[in-house]
Amino acid sequence: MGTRRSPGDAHPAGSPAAIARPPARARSAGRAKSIRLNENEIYRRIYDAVLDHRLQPGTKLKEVALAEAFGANRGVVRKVLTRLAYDRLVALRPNRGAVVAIPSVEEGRDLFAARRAAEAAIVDAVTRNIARAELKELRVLAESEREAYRCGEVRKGLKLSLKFHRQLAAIAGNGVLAEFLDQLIARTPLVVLAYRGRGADRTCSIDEHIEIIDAIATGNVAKAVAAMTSHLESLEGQLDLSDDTETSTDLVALFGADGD
Amino acid sequence: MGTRRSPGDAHPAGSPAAIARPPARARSAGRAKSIRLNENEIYRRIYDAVLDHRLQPGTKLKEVALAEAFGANRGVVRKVLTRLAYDRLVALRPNRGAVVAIPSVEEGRDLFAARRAAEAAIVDAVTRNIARAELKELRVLAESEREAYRCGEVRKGLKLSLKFHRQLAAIAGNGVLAEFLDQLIARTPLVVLAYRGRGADRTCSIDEHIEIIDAIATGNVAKAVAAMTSHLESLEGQLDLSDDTETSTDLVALFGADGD
DNA sequence: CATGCCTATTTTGTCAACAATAAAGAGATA
DNA sequence: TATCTCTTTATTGTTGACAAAATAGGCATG
Repeated sequence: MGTRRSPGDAHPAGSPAAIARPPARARSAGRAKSIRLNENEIYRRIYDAVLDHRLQPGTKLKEVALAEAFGANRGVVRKVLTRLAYDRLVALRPNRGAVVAIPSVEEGRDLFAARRAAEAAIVDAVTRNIARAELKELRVLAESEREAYRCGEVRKGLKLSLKFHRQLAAIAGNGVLAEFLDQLIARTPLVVLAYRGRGADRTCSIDEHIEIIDAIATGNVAKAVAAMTSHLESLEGQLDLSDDTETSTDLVALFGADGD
Repeated sequence: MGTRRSPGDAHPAGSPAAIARPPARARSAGRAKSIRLNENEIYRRIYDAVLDHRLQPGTKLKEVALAEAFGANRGVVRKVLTRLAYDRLVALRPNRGAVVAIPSVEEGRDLFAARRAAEAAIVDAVTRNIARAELKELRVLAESEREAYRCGEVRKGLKLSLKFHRQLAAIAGNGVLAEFLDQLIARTPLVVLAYRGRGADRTCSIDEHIEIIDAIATGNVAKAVAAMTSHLESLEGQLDLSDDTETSTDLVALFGADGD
């Protein structure tokens, strides 16, 4: 647990004010705090902030601060935090407030394993049933993703990358699975952020998306599933999910060795 | 506080009071309303009531009635209903309150497809890694399930049946997947209740559980997965999930024929 | 100088009154 | 008698005040 910022210094990049406003545009000259957002908008703002890596894992989310930033009531903020907790994007510790979730290594591994299972099923269904038009749409999507990365717009590329996976789920036509995958997708960036290894070379994934599309186009189910599986494995492989039991490793390893 | 239930009539089987008390035991002579349950207990009560088929789909869940039944605050009940809505066990219609969810046929089909995907992954992992002791536990569980059904204790048998699936998920060791399956399992009884066909012959599933265990024991992954898949398919097959578009069919069919 | 205790402040959790909305019912009119 | 509108009632949604809990800082003590 390295030196954490003590309370009361310049906004540590992820402060309420930074979350309240959308990425960076359309800010009226004066103070931007009289926005008055409703519950769903607040939810979406924080949700996006996590996906965009604008909120670091562990950041404390105080109710009054958020309420002021969003020009909303504390109860509303509270409800939003509850929803986000259900999504596992924030952790809600009783009487101690909410923080942006810090996924454990095990959770990270489980998450990717779950994605493999879910997306394998999705690709399976997609390969069997996809229409020409849908295939075309996928290609367009992958192309704009590649384009974004080529132009250096990493954030946009990342967003399109997520959209690619969501789109596949939509084509598969199983609402329950799609919703589940949505949750997994939302949690993935947190894991990536917390455990990214040295060579976090996200751009390579674009070619893999195209490979997946090609495999789907052949109609070969096994091949398509394999393409998706290896894509996810390559993604996970870029992370450092070894058993380093995160922060308090030393103490735990020293004293907590007996069973548990 | 003395006379609740002003619109006087007999409890319509599924009334707040019937949910408030656990199935049937330990009721003090007098009135059973001064129980004072906390949020989690209330959640569990309603959750169990849905799993036990003690709450029919479509039943309205009024906040004050529940609050009185549980001896709790309306705000607490509200929070519980929100959680249940997230689980898709109740539907929350804005300004119109909460009802026990009525899953659509499509949702039912999607649910079973999702279960096939999730449980296939689980059985796969289990077959590769299971320890002898865990295998033994599974057999014991399946045996008590069979015993329950043999004695005519359907409700207990059903509960043990759910536990069997949960236990498998636990052995697989993937928390994320286990949690997802938990949600699916919780929703399944609602689908069964809403769409069970004529021959709702639940007892047959016990033998299938044992078949699954045997297949796992052989170590043959493909065989074990196939056993689970066919188990779920047989379960789904007992339901009537044809496209009868539920209640308001006639009107929709008559007037809504122009492409959605 | 480090450690444990106590107080002050911040932050979360609970509740009950008030407001807004939808449902139900009565009455009028054609 | 059916339908429309207006009034009444029942139910949900929101807000703000109060209570409880945890954190932080100071103070005494070894």
